[in-house]
Amino acid sequence: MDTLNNPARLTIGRLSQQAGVGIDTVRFYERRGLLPSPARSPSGYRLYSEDTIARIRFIRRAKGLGFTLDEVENLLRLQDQGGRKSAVRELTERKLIQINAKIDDLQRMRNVLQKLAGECSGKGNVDSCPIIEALSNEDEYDGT
Amino acid sequence: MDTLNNPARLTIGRLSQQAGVGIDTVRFYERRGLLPSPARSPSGYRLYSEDTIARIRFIRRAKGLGFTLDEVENLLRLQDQGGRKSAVRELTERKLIQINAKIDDLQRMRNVLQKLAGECSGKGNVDSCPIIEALSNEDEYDGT
DNA sequence: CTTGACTCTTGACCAGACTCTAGGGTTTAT
DNA sequence: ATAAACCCTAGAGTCTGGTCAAGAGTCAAG
Repeated sequence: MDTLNNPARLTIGRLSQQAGVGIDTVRFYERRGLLPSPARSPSGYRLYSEDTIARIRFIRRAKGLGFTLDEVENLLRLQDQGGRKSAVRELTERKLIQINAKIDDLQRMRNVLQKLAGECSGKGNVDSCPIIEALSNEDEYDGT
Repeated sequence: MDTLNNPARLTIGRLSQQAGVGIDTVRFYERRGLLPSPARSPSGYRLYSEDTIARIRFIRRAKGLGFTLDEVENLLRLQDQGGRKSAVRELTERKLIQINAKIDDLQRMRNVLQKLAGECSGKGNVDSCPIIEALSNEDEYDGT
């Protein structure tokens, strides 16, 4: 990780600040295997090079796109070890499928709730509330 | 819960089978306060009336629509104690807002991933893979 | 030199919704 | 009568992604 001019001079506090995550998160990512064991100062302090900022940002961006840390680990391994592009693409496409499935799920929920909210006057008490009734009697939609 | 002819004759195994959940889930719902403490046989076995099947299905349908167990608890309380319709509607509308936010989030992710997947040939090794590069360099999109 | 800010390790804790284990007692079928 | 299948309790474990606490060592400023 220290190829050319990347001296390890950042303490964990500075690193985490620059990467935009908490100190504990950095140590957690290290334990998780997402970050390599860093160099240490004589007194045992972790010392990082600037590379690590980029690596943490990579992790955060991947997470922002819906990848789990396990999946991020795979992506990082592919990057570190020069894997095949097709592997990256496959991960991406699997994630797309999952995301689409979730969107479909949520849209189904939204449709039901919207319909029910539209049917409910919001006045009076709860007997004959169409929402409560829909939940009480198995009907049209199926809430898995 | 035993208003008219609803004798408590179901053991927890039968109940859970008919309701389509695991035995442990029934006990968990009881601890959680979603199900009232059931009658007991002389030897301490829980005994349920058919009502409870409906109640568990209510819970499952509400969960299927995205309500958390805390929210389901509220809905059940409104049902049990004859709350106002407006309270039910408010819960529903708050849930709708949450669901829409989640959908937006996922759509944003999908758009980015789709674009990236489209740019990636899938051939060769990972250097110059547009997906890896997008994750490496902060760009256009912002992965929270 | 002392104070305060920083870092270290190990290990516990959070939410949410279950799921399982251990070590019993009970009921039912053969 | 005895085995299989059921039920009981209390409490721990699961998953994900962190976050916090305790107790101790280290470093920079005044």
